[in-house]
Amino acid sequence: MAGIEDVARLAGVSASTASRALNGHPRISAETVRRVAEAAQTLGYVASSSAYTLATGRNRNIGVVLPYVERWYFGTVLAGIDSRLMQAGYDLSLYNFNGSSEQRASVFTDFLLRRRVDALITVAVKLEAGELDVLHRLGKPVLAVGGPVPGASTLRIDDFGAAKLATLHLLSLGHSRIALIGGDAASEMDFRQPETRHGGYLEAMADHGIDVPDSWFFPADFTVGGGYAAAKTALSDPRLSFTALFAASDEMAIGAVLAARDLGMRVPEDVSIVGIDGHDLSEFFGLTTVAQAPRDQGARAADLILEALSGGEAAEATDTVWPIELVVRSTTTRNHGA
Amino acid sequence: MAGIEDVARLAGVSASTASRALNGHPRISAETVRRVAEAAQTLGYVASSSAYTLATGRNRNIGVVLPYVERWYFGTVLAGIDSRLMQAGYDLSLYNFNGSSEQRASVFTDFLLRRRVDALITVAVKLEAGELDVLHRLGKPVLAVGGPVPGASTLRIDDFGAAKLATLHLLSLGHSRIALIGGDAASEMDFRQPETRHGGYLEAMADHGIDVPDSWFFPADFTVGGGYAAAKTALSDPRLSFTALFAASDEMAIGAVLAARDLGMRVPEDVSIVGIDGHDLSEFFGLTTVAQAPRDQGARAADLILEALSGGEAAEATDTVWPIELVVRSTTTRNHGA
DNA sequence: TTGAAAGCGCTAACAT
DNA sequence: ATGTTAGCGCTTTCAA
Repeated sequence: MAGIEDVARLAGVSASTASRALNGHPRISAETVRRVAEAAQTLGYVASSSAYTLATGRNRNIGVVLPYVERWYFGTVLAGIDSRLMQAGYDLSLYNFNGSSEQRASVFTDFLLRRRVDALITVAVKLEAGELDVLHRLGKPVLAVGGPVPGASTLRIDDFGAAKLATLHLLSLGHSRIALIGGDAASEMDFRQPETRHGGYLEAMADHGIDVPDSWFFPADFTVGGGYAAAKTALSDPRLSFTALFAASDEMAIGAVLAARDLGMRVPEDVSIVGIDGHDLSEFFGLTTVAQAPRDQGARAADLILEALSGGEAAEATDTVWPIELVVRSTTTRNHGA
Repeated sequence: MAGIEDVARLAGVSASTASRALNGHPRISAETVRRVAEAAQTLGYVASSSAYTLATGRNRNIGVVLPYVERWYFGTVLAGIDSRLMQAGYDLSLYNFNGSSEQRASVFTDFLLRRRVDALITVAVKLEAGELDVLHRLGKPVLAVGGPVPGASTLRIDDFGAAKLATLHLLSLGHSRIALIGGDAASEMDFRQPETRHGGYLEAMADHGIDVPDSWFFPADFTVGGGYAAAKTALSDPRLSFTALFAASDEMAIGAVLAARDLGMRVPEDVSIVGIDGHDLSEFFGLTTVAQAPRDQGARAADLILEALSGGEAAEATDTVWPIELVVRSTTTRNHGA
């Protein structure tokens, strides 16, 4: 593989001049720039990233930390991040917990310390104190998508408001017996969303003077399967006779729709269902949801982190709130049983 | 951040001894290894990856090239790859085309040439001649998941056989008017699967003496939405009266199920539907499918590439065929109209 | 505007 | 079994 010495020789200059020409330094003659660029072109020269990094301290590489790549939300945010990063010539290192706490630990005790990345984007992870310490010691910009993370910049939707909005939608349709399908213990550990959305639901109910017993909460793991099981439990209990279900994610809401159908219930005539996310599939299920735009959020996240990298090092931590939108489709309707 | 000199000083040895101790070289006294490990531990020392790479030529980093991270199949394969790689202490660089040909081009003309990765795993991408050249010149092990890729090791299912198996299942149930929902022009460019699966379908039909007119093929883009649209077209045409649909992926098959329902048709009484993949959601739709196990395939792919890295450099290109399984559920039944 | 030389932080070859 | 020295391939002072 051609090195910078080869390029320099072919262009008839020294290695340092070649380096300057390639990196767009100011005081290089136009003619030299042209010849060096041409030489690099013909030799197919691309600088070795490790040598570049060792010399400059810069990696041109961003780390993305998330718990489950294979899930729609995370994959979509990641796609958005990645597309912007590539455009900017940045590589992307993926740190996926795979739902494993050992892997999660190794990311912070080992992988991140290798200094392979210039900055970090975390997606919907609830960082522990020790993990935060690691990030601070690293001294690299951190952007938390689906935050907030204390001391780091964040890009997030108002999860509390989103849950409240979804619940208010059901309340405004005359429902009052509204079950919550929310995060279980395991997802509480991983993400920030479960408890915040839970809170939004409770506040909306309280605002309408509804006292919510613990028995109205059905924990699930944020998957279609989890939502299906939770909804089946919720809807089969004869003592509770819910007319509506609020699921803290679209995947759980879709599971709930399928569960209702399998129980012989009609949606929305017998039970109204609303979710949060704006999942690709929500349109096909006619799911009423509070939509966010994960792909666009990802792209924005990449822009923000690149700005932090180019701007002054000691930039303030920013908190960007991404807009959400209630999309009413056909899984919710007025409560006629009331 | 602590460097190896700091560790060496604290342990009372030279930098090279510290390096050897940390990297598990043979002739180091047990006592020295212990002291160095302890020093590294207390200082929180982790070797800088760029310095390590520059000195050794090794990255401990694997590149993964794929077209759409946010889609279930790719995300799941990626999760499988990633989990094994992390266990082995390897980083993962993601090169996602994002369905963009410019991004695809830049991966091969720029990103891969930075020598950030020791080896490459491609997932279901159909490589062009020029792209293959780049990989060969790189001289790094390449493993194609969902191959085959000429000259590279592969890990794949028998796509032709899978499609044939799915089609034969429908034929054995007495269906003969079987439409194909397969890849469109765009997906033909990106992946290998579309045309191979198309071929399997045709051969099964031919084996049963059925002449398949072009009008029985409905192109789609491998998404639920694409499958939905294609199925709607296929099932609404009064002149064709299909009793069964074979979709070349589960996501398209799920779209087909939803389309059939929206047309007021019962599945499987009015139309049988079968897919390929073993998608997480296929169980909820009762979808009959030919299952592969993307996550396990990903894990295996990581193992294979790590073996290639540790073994002799000039290892033979291997071709591993992953087993598939017909999973019969409730979207297919005997053809009663015949 | 350009070249020579030093140095980024590590590992490996060469001594001992 | 361990220390000394050179060098991986770049960028960046320092000089000119």
